[in-house]
Amino acid sequence: MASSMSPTTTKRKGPLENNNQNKSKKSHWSAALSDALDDESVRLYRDDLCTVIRDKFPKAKIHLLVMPNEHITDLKCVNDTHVPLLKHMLKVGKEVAEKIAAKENATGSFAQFRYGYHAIPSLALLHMHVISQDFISPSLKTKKHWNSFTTSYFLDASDVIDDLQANHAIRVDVARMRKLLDNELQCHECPHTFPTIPKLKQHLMTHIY
DNA sequence: GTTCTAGAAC
DNA sequence: GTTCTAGAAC
Repeated sequence: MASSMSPTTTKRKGPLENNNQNKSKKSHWSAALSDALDDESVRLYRDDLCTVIRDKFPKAKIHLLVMPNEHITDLKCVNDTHVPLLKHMLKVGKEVAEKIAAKENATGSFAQFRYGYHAIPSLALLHMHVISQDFISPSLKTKKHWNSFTTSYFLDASDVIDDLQANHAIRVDVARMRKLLDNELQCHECPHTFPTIPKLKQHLMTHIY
């Protein structure tokens, strides 16, 4: 039919269309964990208090994140009323990690874990790292990555809980922690130090048994 | 947090 | 010449 021609819906690209009016607006990168919390497809475990996912950019063979379901931005927001929650997150982290390690037949450092928090996190939702101690992963790329997991920038979950019970809050020396990220690259299992990340990563292979 | 890449380091 | 790191990202 000739009358149906030339629909008036032809789209013209213009500045107004670039205004982000659609509802599928992407979150800022720092909200990635809040998004993950609501994404059932990435859940390894969830209960009334917390959720466990795999880190999207794992820095070791097994690298999990345990997050509270309640929105707590970071350790600065945590007080002694949160002690039971943090204890629960640690218990859950251990259980899930050991279950995965058994399932994957992990041995040696691949089955040894540390549980803790970064002193200065980048993502805006409290998250406890569960990380196997092999540190063999393509996503481990920078000095900051390395030092954030192998220096005292990594706050052991049990120390955080003790600190909370003793002092009712977590205090972080930000300047001191930032400096730790610039430390020389030292192996976490022996005294050797390395000039570059590739040399360190090559060395990490020698600790596999 | 990651990606990208300029230029430092070798 | 290549490898590697460090800082911007509007």
